[in-house]
Amino acid sequence: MDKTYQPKNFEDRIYDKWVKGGYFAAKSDSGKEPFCIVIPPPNITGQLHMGHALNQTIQDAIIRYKRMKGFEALWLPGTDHASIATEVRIVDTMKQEEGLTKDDVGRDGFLKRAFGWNDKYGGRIVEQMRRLGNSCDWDRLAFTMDERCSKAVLEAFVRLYNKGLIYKGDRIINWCPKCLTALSDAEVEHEPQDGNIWHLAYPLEDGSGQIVVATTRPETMLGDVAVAVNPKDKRYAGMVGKMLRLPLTDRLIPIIADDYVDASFGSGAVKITPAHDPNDFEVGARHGLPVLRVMNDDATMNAAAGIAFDGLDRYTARKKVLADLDAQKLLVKTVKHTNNVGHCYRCNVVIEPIVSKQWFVKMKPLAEPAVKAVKATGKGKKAQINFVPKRYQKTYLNWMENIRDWCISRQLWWGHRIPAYYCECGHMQVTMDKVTACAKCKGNVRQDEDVLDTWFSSALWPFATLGWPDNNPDLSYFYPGNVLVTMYDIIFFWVARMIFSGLEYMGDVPFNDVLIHGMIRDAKGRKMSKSLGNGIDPLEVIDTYGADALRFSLVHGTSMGSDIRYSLDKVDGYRNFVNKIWNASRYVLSAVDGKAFDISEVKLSLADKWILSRLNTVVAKVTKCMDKYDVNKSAGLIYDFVWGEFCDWYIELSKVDGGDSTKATLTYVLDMVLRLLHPFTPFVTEEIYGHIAGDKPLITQDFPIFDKKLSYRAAERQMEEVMDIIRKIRVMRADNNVSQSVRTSIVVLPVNDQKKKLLKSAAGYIEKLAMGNNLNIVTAKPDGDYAVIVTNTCEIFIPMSQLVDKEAEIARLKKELEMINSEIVRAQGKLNNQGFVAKAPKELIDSEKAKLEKYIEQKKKIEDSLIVN
RNA sequence: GGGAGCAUAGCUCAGCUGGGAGAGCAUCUGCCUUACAAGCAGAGGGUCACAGGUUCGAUCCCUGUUGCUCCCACCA
Repeated sequence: MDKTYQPKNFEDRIYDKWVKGGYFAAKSDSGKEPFCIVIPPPNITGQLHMGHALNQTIQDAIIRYKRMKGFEALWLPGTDHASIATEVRIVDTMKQEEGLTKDDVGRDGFLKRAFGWNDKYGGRIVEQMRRLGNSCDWDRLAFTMDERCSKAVLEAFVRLYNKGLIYKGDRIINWCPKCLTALSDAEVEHEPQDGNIWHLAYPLEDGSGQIVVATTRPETMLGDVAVAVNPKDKRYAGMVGKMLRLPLTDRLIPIIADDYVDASFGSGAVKITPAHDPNDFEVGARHGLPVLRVMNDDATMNAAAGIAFDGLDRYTARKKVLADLDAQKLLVKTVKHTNNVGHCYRCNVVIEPIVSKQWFVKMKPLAEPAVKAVKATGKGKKAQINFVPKRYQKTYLNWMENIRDWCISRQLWWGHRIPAYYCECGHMQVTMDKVTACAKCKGNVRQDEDVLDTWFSSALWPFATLGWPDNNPDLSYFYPGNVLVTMYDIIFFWVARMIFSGLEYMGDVPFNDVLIHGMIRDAKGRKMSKSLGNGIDPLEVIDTYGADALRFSLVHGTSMGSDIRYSLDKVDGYRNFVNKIWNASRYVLSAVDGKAFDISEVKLSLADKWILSRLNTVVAKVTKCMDKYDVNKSAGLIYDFVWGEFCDWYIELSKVDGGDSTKATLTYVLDMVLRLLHPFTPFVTEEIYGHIAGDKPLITQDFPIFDKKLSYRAAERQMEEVMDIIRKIRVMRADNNVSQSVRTSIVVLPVNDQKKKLLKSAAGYIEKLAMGNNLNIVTAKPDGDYAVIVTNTCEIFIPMSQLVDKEAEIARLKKELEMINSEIVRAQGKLNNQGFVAKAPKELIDSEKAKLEKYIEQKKKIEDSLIVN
């Protein structure tokens, strides 16, 4: 092994070895129990960011663990065409590089470029996923626009249509005037924005007065078709039914009564613009009012707005409307107001609610089973799908229970084109197969121009990628998947839609657990973004620190579902940890020197038993955590064991023993440590394992299992005592300013024969780790000037002559005494408390009593030594 | 308006079913101890946001307050 840890020297080589070995490939006929994760497919818009690294590290840790646990583990990779996001990027690129627009190149020309884009960027993303160490089954690499997924999309659409769950109709939808497409409700982001409420006066036709309406969007008044008041509002009781003269137009509009109006808000009168406001649309529908669109698709006003406004941008029109009304003294007042304005989640332009003919999925019937699936059927029973952390279940339910129909048509080209064919005769066909002639009149047909919401295809991902709708062994073997790992921001977009889609098409949930992680933020807690320039590129982290350090930094010290503040100095520590693994392995290899040792064939020492027992405990804990997908805690347990117990203690102790039992134990523990670590730091562990096991790949080895035979509880306790002695001597030396290089003699007086035996067997450990030049076990207190340390095992005496600072020693003893005194006070307080003695568990009371006794004993001994001094 | 989360050492965060406050980083003091200075051995540092309540006992459970996030929602 190289003297220093250099991840660049082996990461690529190791990854190739895995791929060539076919270790990532999952087969449906192995006879093993399946374990399946489908990846949240990254968009092909760009490149991997830290969020992907986190998401995929978690999945890889789980899938590698399950693979080592003997499951037929499938991690199915893929990418998403990301309809609108990618189309925006392609349009920009086309303009910059070729100076062309969509219209210039036409639909076919555009799609050609889009698939080219996918070849380039989709491929790059896959390359980046390999560098993270992802153990995906690359033979199954899927893409939402590939043949298989496209077929599934058509099938799904046609089935829903035939069931009456997909319909086409004129509804208010969210329109992005820049992307020029409809959006679903979920694709609109609301941001508070400073604005005004303008109070406008509309004169009554009969000249008997006026009505004042309040609005945040005055330009839409040009499309008003009524003014509504609450039927119970006495102020307007006599006016309902009368006509108003709509200013700036030549139209007359009625005053209507509707419960929707809140009499206590604003003026109590609401202008009704069905074509440009979702609520007004419903009010209009209830009252049979016309829908008057006054805006074009690009959010300029149209001819219906009147000659004076035709062609004006919506904000220019707003200014002009206000100015014109003000000129006519119809602008009553302006009040400052903050309102929530919807923005396009892709281009951030303000959304325009517009009436438009679109395709919708009827959600109520689909939502119902999807709600049931995440609710437990009874007390103590698990739901079909469980969210981890649990709180995200609420987020999901809240949305699903209040769901509205889903607008799925998009006025884009990059995506799955809607399989609806129209004939001039008015007939429409919806079918999987390409239609060339009308089924009714044999006339020419044209296909719907729109494509589907990108999430419509994502919703089918868990089964489309396994071959649905075709019957095949993969689908029945791997579906449903076990766990879905994703961030909380796409619970609505994706998780929810996969769940109802799985239930609808497969008759079963797509996965049993949903593991939700948080967002990676910068050191100050801000979102990482291009505009802020505060992003960290995971590939640069890998270049600098190695993939293993990156991976460990994402799961250690973090908690599932919570955001993570990330900075490079954190990675530093994890690179050091990986380096620690590297060097510990080098030590073991050199100690063992190529020979084979077996722990079952040697007589284990105290230290051997201790570390084996500790390892065993960690194995049990990690297994329990990993089975719950608690990768964070697992990583913590392994980290603490490897560094804090194996490296800091056992390796040092092994230098004392050094015999065959030590070599056997070192060999065994290292082997197990590498297996424990492998799901988290796959590269370095595989590389080291190669030096131990030759061609045998670590990735396919068994994960360690709890072994009752290796639980040495007595040895654990005894070693703890020894470690306590060592620690206390170290502290004493430090407090006395004894140079680390100075060795002293150590005299110990055991409290009984048993402890004497223990001290005898542990003498070497204490000498070495507490910098003693010899350990002298005595049967009586030695005469002379000594520094004294009191433990539960023994009294320890270090000759003052070998120390530096007598005053420091007295200060140390006094401090020690102070601590013991406070402990005595604490314990006595508890035991004198009648309530405690009466109600606390017996074991607790007993242990408090025992502790108190020991403290009193120790106190006496320390006081004695203080007197001597 | 509804819902969720967070508040613990200077910083980032752990603290499982209530029973003596932890880690990493940073700081300070010693050490090149034959795997590792990307290291080793120590030290200092906390009214566990605030106020009540339940309990023999609260960082943990309940209520309220304050501050900071986030999500959802059609009050013009």
